Amino acid sequence: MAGKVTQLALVDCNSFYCSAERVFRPDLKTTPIVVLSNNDGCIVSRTAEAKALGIKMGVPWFQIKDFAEEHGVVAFSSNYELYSDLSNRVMTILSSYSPRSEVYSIDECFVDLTGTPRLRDVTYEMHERVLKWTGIPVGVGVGSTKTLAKLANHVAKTHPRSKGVFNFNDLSITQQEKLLRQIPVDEVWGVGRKLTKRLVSHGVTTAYDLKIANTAVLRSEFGVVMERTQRELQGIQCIDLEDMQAPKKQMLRSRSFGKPVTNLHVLLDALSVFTTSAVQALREQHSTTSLIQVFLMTNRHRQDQPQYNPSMVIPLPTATNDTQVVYQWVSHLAELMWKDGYAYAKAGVMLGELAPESNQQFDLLEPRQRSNSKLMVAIDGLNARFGKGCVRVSTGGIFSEWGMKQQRKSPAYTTSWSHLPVI
DNA sequence: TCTCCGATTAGAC
DNA sequence: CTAACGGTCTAATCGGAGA
Repeated sequence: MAGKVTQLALVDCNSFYCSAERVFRPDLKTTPIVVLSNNDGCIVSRTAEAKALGIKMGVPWFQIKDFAEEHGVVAFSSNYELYSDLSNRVMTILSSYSPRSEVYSIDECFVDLTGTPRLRDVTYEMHERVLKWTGIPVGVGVGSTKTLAKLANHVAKTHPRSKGVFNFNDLSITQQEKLLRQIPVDEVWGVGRKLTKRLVSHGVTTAYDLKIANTAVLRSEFGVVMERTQRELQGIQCIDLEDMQAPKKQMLRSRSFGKPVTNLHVLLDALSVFTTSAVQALREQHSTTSLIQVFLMTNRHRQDQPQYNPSMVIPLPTATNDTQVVYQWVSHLAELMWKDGYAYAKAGVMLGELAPESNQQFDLLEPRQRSNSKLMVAIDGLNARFGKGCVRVSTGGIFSEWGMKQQRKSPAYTTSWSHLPVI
């Protein structure tokens, strides 16, 4: 057993949101597709065909709409119910391959395949099975660390000969070096735009350069994160597989409005929806909050209009996960910050200082808050059974003015999808 | 001088 | 017709305030 090579797979869905839309639209099999962010703002997913047209990630849709439509690109508003349903199916399949796996994001999963017999066959089988059972194409990259698995996944997706599967551990030392020399440093996990610029100015342009850079210099110039990345490239595990999902340390709900908000009641309506969602998520992970922040923002892209971006934080004497208690503070802060004469483009509620429910501390000087936990449990139950939003707090979203712009959303396939038998 | 804290930065997806 | 540029989350780092 000792010295056995770690075989860590990273499975990543190809153009996940686009692929999810395609599952229910086989007629678009070869059509360029893009999926847009909230409010139909930016490109957040694109198929290979859309990439081939030169459509870049993150570009505002309005800037390329005409070009895209001329080239037959089909655009969808994002449909998160659909994507999370499909994601769950993919993750269920993948986690059946190992007792140790980590759902890293909606479209990515690390799977520890160390010691798996006939590993090569198994990785190809994963690739085929996910496609066959869900309709979602994936890439499988294997390496001895998370960073190398990520890099291998990149190779699996970009190198046509890999057929969607690539194991970095199958290479000889010489082959590994040759490969890493071909990979630009910005493809390395944890190296973003800013760091790429600085690394290049130090002569580090490829993954290989980073791997063999002077560790002490790297550490002092770029910090501990970069040092970890380097170690990972060298095959030394620094980033562990996180089997258990850790509870979130903060909950944020914010949204840009479909059109500017100029009325306090409409703002409060939006904030009540954000609060409800954030506090429900809080209860789902059995946490409480004792720090509430509310912020409002005008449209920073409109320099011709007056700008106002207030934010207020309030520490609570007693931790809570009661929607009504939180909303009382949220609305209070919002009313304090509200000023007429501004066109608000976005707002948000952030809950901080999250702590486990069980550890609840009571402030001896404050009157003990009446616990509404039974009411909250009942509300969560009703909303789960009869649909989200069936029981609301405050106005809870009855105003439609602030809602998202979503002109291109695909139908609710998931409604019927959820009635299908589980594979 | 050290420590703590909030704000800022950078990254992932 | 015009205007139109995402949302959540974590961790490290920086700089000032207070001990």
